[in-house]
Amino acid sequence: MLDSETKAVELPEDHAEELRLWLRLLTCTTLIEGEVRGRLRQRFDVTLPRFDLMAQLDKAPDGMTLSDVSKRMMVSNGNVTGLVERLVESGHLDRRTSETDRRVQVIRLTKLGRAEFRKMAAEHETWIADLFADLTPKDVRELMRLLAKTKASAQKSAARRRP
Amino acid sequence: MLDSETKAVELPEDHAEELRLWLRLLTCTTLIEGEVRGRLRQRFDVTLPRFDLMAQLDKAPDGMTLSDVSKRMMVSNGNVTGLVERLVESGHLDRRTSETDRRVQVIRLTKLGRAEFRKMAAEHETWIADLFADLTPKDVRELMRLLAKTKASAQKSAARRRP
DNA sequence: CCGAATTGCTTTAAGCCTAAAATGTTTTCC
DNA sequence: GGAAAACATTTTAGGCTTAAAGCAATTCGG
Repeated sequence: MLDSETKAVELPEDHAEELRLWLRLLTCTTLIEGEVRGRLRQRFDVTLPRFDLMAQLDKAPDGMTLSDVSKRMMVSNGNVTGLVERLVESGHLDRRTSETDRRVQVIRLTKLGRAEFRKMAAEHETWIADLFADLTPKDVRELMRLLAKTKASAQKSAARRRP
Repeated sequence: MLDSETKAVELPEDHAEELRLWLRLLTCTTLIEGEVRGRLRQRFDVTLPRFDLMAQLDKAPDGMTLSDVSKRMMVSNGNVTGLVERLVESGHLDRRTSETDRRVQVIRLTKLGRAEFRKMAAEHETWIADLFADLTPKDVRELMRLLAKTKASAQKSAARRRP
């Protein structure tokens, strides 16, 4: 007889459903992301990462540090450095060194940056609404719930591997 | 009085829920994708795009054209060109010009490519299972259903804009 | 205090990605 | 047959992205 531990190792389980779910999740995201990227470029000549960064800053009137941004956007530190550089260059962002900690850079939207972001965001919201138009309010609620559960599960799994 | 059409234009609707749903969808995907990317790199020293390309080819024993790959992976043509170049270089892919149409390049996994992919895929499947471990079979079914609906909705919206 | 970690950011090297233009090939349709 | 359209791929220019190494500033523990 096999105990449950041995069994788990020796009998390869079937995870085809989870795999299909992952591929479908990825497809949905890629599809919507591509659509949003294209519309941002066509309508406003702006890239998605820049829009995302401005969206983070719009929610933080007092500014954010680069680390904050990096964590929120779930991208690497070095990535943020370059992104910020270009947005400062174009006059959308203001960047200054913290007075209490000279390692820290605090960035904010400039007046121009905020104004342009608000215009883009208003239109962006209608695109998203249109992309999800066929979902009922109930579908939306249910998806929210299941994705929250998915996120928690994935975070737990990630933490298990890298504690 | 306003008719329904005028109303739709003049009264800005609230799409905050859809927006939150989109952000959550994106967060989930980014989280899982990053985890998979990291594990592929650590365990097999391979990038996610290369793994994805090999996965497509593994399902097509007779090979695929670059256009097929590009459509399936939902990435640009030029992107595939470079990706394939590097995988041919490393001996994982075989590429030949179609004999019936000299515009077309047909690519296949080599024996090495297939063997390495199969090893990676087996492990990859367990990672996905672990990342989704807290979802019940019912959750998985329900998510599949709702994401299928989401995909259809997004495709319809994309087609509306770009017929 | 003061050396050792830690933290915040930048740099580097390599690769990924896109849109648009360019190249060569095949098909279409007069 | 031959011009025009369509097609498959590559090239180009620019930007995004990461992991890892490096640099400066701060904090921590003895």
